[in-house]
Amino acid sequence: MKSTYINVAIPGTPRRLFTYGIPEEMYEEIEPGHRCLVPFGKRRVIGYYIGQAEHKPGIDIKQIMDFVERHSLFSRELHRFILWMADYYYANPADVFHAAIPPELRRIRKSTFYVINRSIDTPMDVSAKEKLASMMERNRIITGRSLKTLEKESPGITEKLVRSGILKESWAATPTRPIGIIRGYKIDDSLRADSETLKKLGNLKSGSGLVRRSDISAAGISSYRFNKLVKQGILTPVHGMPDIYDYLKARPGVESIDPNEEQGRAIERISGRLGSYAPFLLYGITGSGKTLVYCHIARKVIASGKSVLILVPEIALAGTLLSYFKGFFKDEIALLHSALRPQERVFIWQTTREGKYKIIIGARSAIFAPLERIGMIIVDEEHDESYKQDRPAPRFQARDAAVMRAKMAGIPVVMGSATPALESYYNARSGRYELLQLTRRPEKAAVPMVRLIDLKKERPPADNPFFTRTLISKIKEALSKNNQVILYLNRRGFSPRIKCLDCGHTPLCRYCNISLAYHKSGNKLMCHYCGFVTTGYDTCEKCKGEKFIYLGTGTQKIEENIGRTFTDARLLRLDSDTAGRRRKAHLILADFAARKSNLLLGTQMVTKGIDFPDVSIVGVLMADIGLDMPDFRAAEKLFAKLIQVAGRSGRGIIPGEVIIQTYKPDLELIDDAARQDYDSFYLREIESRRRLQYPPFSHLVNFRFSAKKEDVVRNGAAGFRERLEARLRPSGLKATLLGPAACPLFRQGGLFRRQLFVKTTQILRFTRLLDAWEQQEPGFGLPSKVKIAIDIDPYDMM
DNA sequence: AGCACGCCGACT
DNA sequence: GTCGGCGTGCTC
Repeated sequence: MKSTYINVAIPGTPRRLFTYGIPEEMYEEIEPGHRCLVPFGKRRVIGYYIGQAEHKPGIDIKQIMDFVERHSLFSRELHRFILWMADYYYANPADVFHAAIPPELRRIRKSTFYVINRSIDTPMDVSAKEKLASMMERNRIITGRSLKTLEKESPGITEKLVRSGILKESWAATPTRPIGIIRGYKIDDSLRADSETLKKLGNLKSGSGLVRRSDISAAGISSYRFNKLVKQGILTPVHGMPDIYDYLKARPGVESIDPNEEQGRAIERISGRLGSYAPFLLYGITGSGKTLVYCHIARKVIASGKSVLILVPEIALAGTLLSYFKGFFKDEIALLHSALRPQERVFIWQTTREGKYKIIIGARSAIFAPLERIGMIIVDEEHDESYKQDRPAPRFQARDAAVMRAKMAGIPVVMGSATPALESYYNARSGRYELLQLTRRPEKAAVPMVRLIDLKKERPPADNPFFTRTLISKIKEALSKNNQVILYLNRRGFSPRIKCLDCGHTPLCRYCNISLAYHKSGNKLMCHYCGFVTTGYDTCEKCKGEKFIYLGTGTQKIEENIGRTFTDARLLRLDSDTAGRRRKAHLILADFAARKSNLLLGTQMVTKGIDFPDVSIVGVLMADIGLDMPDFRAAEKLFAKLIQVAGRSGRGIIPGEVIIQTYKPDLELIDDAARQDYDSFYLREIESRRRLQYPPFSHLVNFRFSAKKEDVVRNGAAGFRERLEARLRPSGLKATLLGPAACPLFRQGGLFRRQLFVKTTQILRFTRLLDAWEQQEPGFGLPSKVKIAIDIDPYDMM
């Protein structure tokens, strides 16, 4: 048999290709991204076909075992996009392929064995033979698991049976037909069940005629009876879309809302570009009705016979958007949600490939949705940080990737935000994206009034450190009028640092303009970007104050204080603790919307786009917290949060008021936020980015090193920098290196961490240089104890 | 990511 | 003396 060679990428390994032999007749059938079962060390794993290979002398090349599926799982369009992503983000292509399919399909399904021949003439242990015979009598398929139990008494039996042609092993992971999700059971009452069971069933019948499995057992019908009823056809399973979001009601009458002039213009501009690549930035103030624009253009795309992919930061917080889309498109929507069960994921993924849905809505990994005919991509709240995936690999920015996917597919991409990412607004102003603006809130809803409270002048009482008297009285007033209140505390990512007690100033790095981290040992302040260290900081550089607060965490207390201060408050807390990693966030928000509570206290989750018409007060407890982050995006992130949270008030007919407590009322950023003036903020911030050559004027690359021992990472990272510089010099590539320095979270999971930032305008040339280097010197010549993670266009600076 | 190989502490 | 802890290295 003639054989040729192919390159295969393997998930979870270093970014390398492995060469395998493949029989000619299989090679003729191979497709881009085809999944192969290959021997890898002592295991067999799934690998992705990358291309033909040369014979590599000196390595014992193994043969591929089989295709996992008869065809590649990826369309040409998706395949090309995945390879682009692996290239741009310096990822292992197999990790990207893996990210693009449901987790269920990432594992080789436990081998099953088809019974080919029932006559066992293989010599073996008598009791094993009996057991096997009874298995084979009942089933045509024997699981690997039951064979394993046989192996215990009769080692090597599996191999013998396969070799003698009695069993055939199968690894197929993809079912050839969609797995239906059983939504419930239909009861047929033309019956042959005994009367008591029928009575129980009869009691279950509801208006819709669908009964859930759990209700059936709750009614006291045993699973034996249940199975019998199904067999008899009295209970018929009804398959369909998983319905975990059925509780989310379609907003009535959205279809008949007439777009205003601005919305109409946006709809017209976008629909004029259907069928070709056209990036749009839909910049609309909070409450200006971006969602209505999305729905109208989506309808036009659907009318042209194509489907729409919609990315949202988090499904659980996308209530408004979902209810609009449900109002427009009913059951043509597929929701890709983290709470889906594995089977449901596979089902949706497969039916999506078959072109069943017109609208796909999902978080960042939905960027890989296998839409059969993709007609447009919408990225809602495009500024949101959760579009960046840091872990696990592949690390990518889904909004940026969406632009690339749109470009490759030749379709429009619409990015919407009230506070566009600086990069996006820069692109819009420089003409790379078309800018569409919505400047008005509809009907009576007015832009909220914003009021700043200076925490230096109006000190909160000692027993209630987060509430000034003004805020307390405003909250009390709102609650007594039966209105609702949202309180926002940006307590995210506290790193140890100091703050002047008199003026609230936190010292910044003179080189990086980023807050310095406080290290108790040696009483020093340190920049985690460039490594700059200063000691003896005993007077505030701003006001000469001599007292500092040493900030850590400890904000749980607020909840207790609220109970004491506001006696008629019914409080809900929404943060990652109470929301339990996003699963329950939508329930908490639903409770608040249903007025089960009148006071919602939370972290950035409360800033997302949900409509609460009865909210009259939004309080920001300490607006400057976010600024103390060692992150060049700190200002942008804080500004966006303030605008977004302010936008939560005054959504209905009740006029809204926003109270921002801050140590820095004079800070231009805070002032801009109070005046809801994005443009002013943008112009200043973009200048600062230009001056420091931060994105969008350059690309950043973060190299993060970790190891068990501190000196091992230190030396490893320093050596890496030297070798990188040595390679950069002759290349003529312009790049600025910052660090390596300890990460703000300098110790995590028992590992010491350091990071090196590279700023460059030539990102593709830079990653190509890395690639060439790694080919030549695997692992970049780092000692094996030092782990390295490479993050292109990073968001996580910690 | 697994899986094996290898080099140090609690058992029969 | 061996079982097994997980640290480290390799997988075409």
